[in-house]
Amino acid sequence: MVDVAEEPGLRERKRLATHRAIQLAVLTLASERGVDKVTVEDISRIADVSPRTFFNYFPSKDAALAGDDLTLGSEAEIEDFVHRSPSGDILADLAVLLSTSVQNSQDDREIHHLRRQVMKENPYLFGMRMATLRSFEGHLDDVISRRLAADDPVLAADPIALHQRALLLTLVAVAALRHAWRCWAEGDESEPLADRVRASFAGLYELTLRTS
Amino acid sequence: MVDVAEEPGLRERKRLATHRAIQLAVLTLASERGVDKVTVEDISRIADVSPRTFFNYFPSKDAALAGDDLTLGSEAEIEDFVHRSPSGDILADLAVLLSTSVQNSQDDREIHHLRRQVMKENPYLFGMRMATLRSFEGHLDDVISRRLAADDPVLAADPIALHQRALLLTLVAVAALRHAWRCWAEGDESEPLADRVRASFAGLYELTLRTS
DNA sequence: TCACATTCTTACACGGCGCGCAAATGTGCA
DNA sequence: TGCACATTTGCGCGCCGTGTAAGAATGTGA
Repeated sequence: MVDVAEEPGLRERKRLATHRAIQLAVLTLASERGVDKVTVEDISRIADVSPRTFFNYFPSKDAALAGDDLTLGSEAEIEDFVHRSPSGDILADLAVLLSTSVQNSQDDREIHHLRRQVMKENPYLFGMRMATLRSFEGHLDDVISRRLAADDPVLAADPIALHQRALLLTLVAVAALRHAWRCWAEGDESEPLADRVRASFAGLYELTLRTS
Repeated sequence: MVDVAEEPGLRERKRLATHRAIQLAVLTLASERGVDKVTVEDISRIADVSPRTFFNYFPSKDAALAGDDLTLGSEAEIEDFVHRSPSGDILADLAVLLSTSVQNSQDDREIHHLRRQVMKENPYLFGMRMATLRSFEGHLDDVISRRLAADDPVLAADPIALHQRALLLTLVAVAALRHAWRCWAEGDESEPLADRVRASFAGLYELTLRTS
């Protein structure tokens, strides 16, 4: 769980394979016959596991559809973000942090594109995805709070003002992320998601200006 | 369904009473014993309806917990927003539109405060609430698109740019709404939700400036 | 006041979800 | 090989959400 190049071992490799097989199964079935007509039993049959095992890997059918939680970059990247005070432009730094985050956590390429396709045909999945983002939001909120506290000692002395400001930044950042996601899902196949994230953050700056 | 002062009639009054009784039941039980330990059967017993009737009023247990959909103000208020071009400051106009929207759609006072309390103890309900907001987002997206098209003929000629910009505005506005909600739920009992909405929108302006 | 149409409630049945539990099976390690 | 541990699986259970059809309540006309 800590090391990087430690030879996964058979056990871990099998776990990853099953994890992938389940996601592949649920996405394939969902794109074939529609999300609502897929049962856990079907998924398990395709993925070649027991229905009970399905729930050892995913807490719900929806979770398997929505995919894995987003992770917030490496420790180093987070620390870099927290202590990059002189820059001053938090949004710009957030754009960097989050674009690399989505870059890293796009698991399998095939799954990535399959999910994109299913989301395109079935927009309510964006809502699903939001549910999985709740823990991500919490994590992001913590990191942003630390950054704000490091930036401004005065603000750090006022916990509720700090908290409210961090929360607003978090929610706006997630809004930009959602925007990037949907534009990416609707748009051109070739454009990387990370590029869309940067573009959406750039769009934020134009909102508070008078409309040109 | 159209008129306003048309004497509701017994049928309609009973429907509203049942609607309210169910919400009251689910919120009371949830605050007493925790959200997870409430079954539809329990709710129905307290609300004095059959379990089947419960699902005639709400599509799911979660929906009853999350409460009714938000509505986006009256037709007149919407048209006013769409055609208030000279102002130029869309975010400010959105703040007005949405603060009056939340004002109008706070149903019962008792339910309002009960839900606030349950949300306070059970933060994951904010996620629930988001799910119910999906149709609201769609509606808001339409209205904002119309406003942008009215503001800027050049932008109106480029459908995808228009769409992307409207979507970003929508998601940011919803982010502000979410922020207002959570601050309102966590904070002082007395402050009206509408005031919190305005405050959160005001906070948006400070984000793209350098942190003071 | 009564009969009728309409709407709403209810009971029943059914498939699916999600989880606790314990037995069986597989893997890592000495 | 043999042991310790992790994982998979089958089974059972309670709950969710919906179709259906019968019955009760309500609105409406004469």
